Amino acid sequence: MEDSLVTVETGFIDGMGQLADYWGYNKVVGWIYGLLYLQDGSLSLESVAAELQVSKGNISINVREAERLGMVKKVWKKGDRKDYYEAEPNLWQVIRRITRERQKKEFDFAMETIKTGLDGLELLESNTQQVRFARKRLNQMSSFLKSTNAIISGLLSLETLKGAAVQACPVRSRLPGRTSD
Amino acid sequence: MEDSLVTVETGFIDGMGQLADYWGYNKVVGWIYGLLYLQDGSLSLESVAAELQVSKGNISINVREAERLGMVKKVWKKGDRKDYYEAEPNLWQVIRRITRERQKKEFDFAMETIKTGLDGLELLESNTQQVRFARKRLNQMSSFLKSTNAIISGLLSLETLKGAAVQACPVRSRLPGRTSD
DNA sequence: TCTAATGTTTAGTACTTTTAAAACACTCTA
DNA sequence: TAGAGTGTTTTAAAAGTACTAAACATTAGA
Repeated sequence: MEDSLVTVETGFIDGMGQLADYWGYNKVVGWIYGLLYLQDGSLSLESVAAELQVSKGNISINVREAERLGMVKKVWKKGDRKDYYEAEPNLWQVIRRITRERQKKEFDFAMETIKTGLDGLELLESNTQQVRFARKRLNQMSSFLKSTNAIISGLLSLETLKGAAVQACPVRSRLPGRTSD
Repeated sequence: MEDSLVTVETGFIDGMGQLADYWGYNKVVGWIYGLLYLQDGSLSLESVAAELQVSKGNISINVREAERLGMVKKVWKKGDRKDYYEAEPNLWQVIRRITRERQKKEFDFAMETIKTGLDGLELLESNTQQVRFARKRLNQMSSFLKSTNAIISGLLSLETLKGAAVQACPVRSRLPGRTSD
């Protein structure tokens, strides 16, 4: 029976790994989160390494990444030299932080690329159909990015995630109150 | 001067490649989209390969992926055996399709993982604190996923992207009418 | 049916990423 | 200050991915 709980946990942890991988992070980041998410309390770096059967060097690197992403927190235990970690249980917090980071990076990068392009086009003395077309396209992409950025920033600025708030927007009276967690 | 337009285009195309890479797709998919997005008309597979200086085998594979993602469309020219491609100019359409695919895949996968876990826990005859805790956590994640899924589905079901609709939601009177494109 | 034009698939190479193991560094206690 | 217990960094190898060139397949016209 104890064995079966481990089986279930392993399946879940592996799933988290696949999701992390899908989001472009190391699968071990997902494993760590999955393991800690199911833990009622914290685990030391060594225990995490042992549980996941991964070298402690690997855990050292990936737990730091998980921390940076706001997925896990370091916990101090007085009189103990080990580092303990526990999962951030609020999933909206986790997703929000990760998405925000990506959002910012991508938006800034894309805008920079477009701005550089438009500036370059401005400097051309020629004004061929080609040049005018390129300018038009860059401007279209620029305003699209500004719109989506505003939308996503709006979503991410919500402190709490209320179930299906966006969908309910045109029918505000029907807003379902809250979501557990 | 013609030379400078090429420089600008190259910068933009490369930027699209980096974004594609960031989203977990092959950078060449981004290059292809970038090249075609700046093109007033269509290009043949061979021209694309020549412009991007990439083997046609590579373009063959990645243009198919770009097509699958709704980023480019094949254009038929009668009396011409070549395949021509052009970019989907509506960026909202592109993002929507890509996001939808990811959303669906990830959501279904995560829900499946959780359901399998909960079913496994159900079968355990033991009911330790550990088991109850795992059950609680899986349920929390499940309802979180359902909420976010509803929100994202709602967003993606919009036919047109109106600038900053979400942010403006609490102040509907200030909704900026439309976005170009 | 032969040839030329085009797109697709394959096989091997090159490149990139991930990993474990080991060396290293730090800190606390005796 | 020696030694044990921890976490971090480095390094070399393994695993995975992407790319080109070439072989292959398909089609259309001569």
